[in-house]
Amino acid sequence: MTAAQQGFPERGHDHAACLLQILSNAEAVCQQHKVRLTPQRRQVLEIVAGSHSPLGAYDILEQMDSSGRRSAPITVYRALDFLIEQGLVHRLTSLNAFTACVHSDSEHIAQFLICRACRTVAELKSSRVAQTIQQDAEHAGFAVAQQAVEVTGICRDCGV
Amino acid sequence: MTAAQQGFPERGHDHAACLLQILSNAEAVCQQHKVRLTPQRRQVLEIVAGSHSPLGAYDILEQMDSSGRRSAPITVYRALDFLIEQGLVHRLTSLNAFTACVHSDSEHIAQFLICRACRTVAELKSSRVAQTIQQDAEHAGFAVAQQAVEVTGICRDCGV
DNA sequence: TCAAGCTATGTTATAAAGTTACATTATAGA
DNA sequence: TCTATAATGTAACTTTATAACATAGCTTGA
Repeated sequence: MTAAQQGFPERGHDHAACLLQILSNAEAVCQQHKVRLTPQRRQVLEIVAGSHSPLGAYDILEQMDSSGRRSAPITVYRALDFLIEQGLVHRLTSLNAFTACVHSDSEHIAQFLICRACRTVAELKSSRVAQTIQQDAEHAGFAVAQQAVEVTGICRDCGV
Repeated sequence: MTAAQQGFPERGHDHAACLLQILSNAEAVCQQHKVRLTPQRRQVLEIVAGSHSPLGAYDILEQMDSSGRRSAPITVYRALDFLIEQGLVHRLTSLNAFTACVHSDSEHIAQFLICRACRTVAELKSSRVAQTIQQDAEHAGFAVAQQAVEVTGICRDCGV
């Protein structure tokens, strides 16, 4: 839990408030998209948003357990698929893990800085990077549908 | 097999020659690094290099089978780990798959264009992208160890 | 309002991807 | 040629993800 509290983007930030913002944003997004943020989906989002370190699907499953009876993996994957589709959760392919999107505006850019030491993840959100990729791919005759940038290294808090 | 023959970087290129170049380069790299390109490792590289679409570890395993008795998955993973370490093979995390590095000089940049239609993969190799990521990450106080850029879309040959 | 169709969830089984632990064999250098 | 290290073999197992089909719950229009 400690790692969850000290996301390296803003050290020692108010995580409870952060979580609330994510949830209220999710409500808004779902209303706007005319889709349903069911209790189950909401619960999965809460769990994912409760940590700035990415969680595996089975980690989420475990946390759902505590409040009742065992769900099947597919339950979590279905909720995650939904949340990802709405831009509320990102998938970190290099870790087989999931993290809540901390940006209220759902730009579908996925750029991550993953700290090897504390396993915390931050979004880079560099439009320069996105544009450069877009341009260079286009130049190679490639029509970009989705970008995934995952950068591994050491974050400010863990570095010397 | 068809997809393997028409890598979108250079349509209709001579794949046999391409494969030979990859292998001779591998020999050179291993000699230089003073490591051993054993028959098994070489076989895995050949299989991976035989396709411009990325192969899963179990696909590789299957192709090894044909020439003898069944190997265990670990065998393939060990060979892949070695090849990746030498910069001869890349891992595509978003696909859980592997592809041979087509660049003789082993710059450790991993940028991929993955075509949704033909499943062919090309390396983007944009130093602009790499530099921009490096700069923006640094600016966020992050020390980059490894970049992974995976771009999904439609390649020139598959596009309209 | 109620039934038909769609959306969401439940249930069970299984597939796909990757690793652990330990034994054995090969190779390079002293 | 002996020995330390590197590479491979073997078996079991863990983790991650999906398939297929059944049930329940909304919602919308006659």
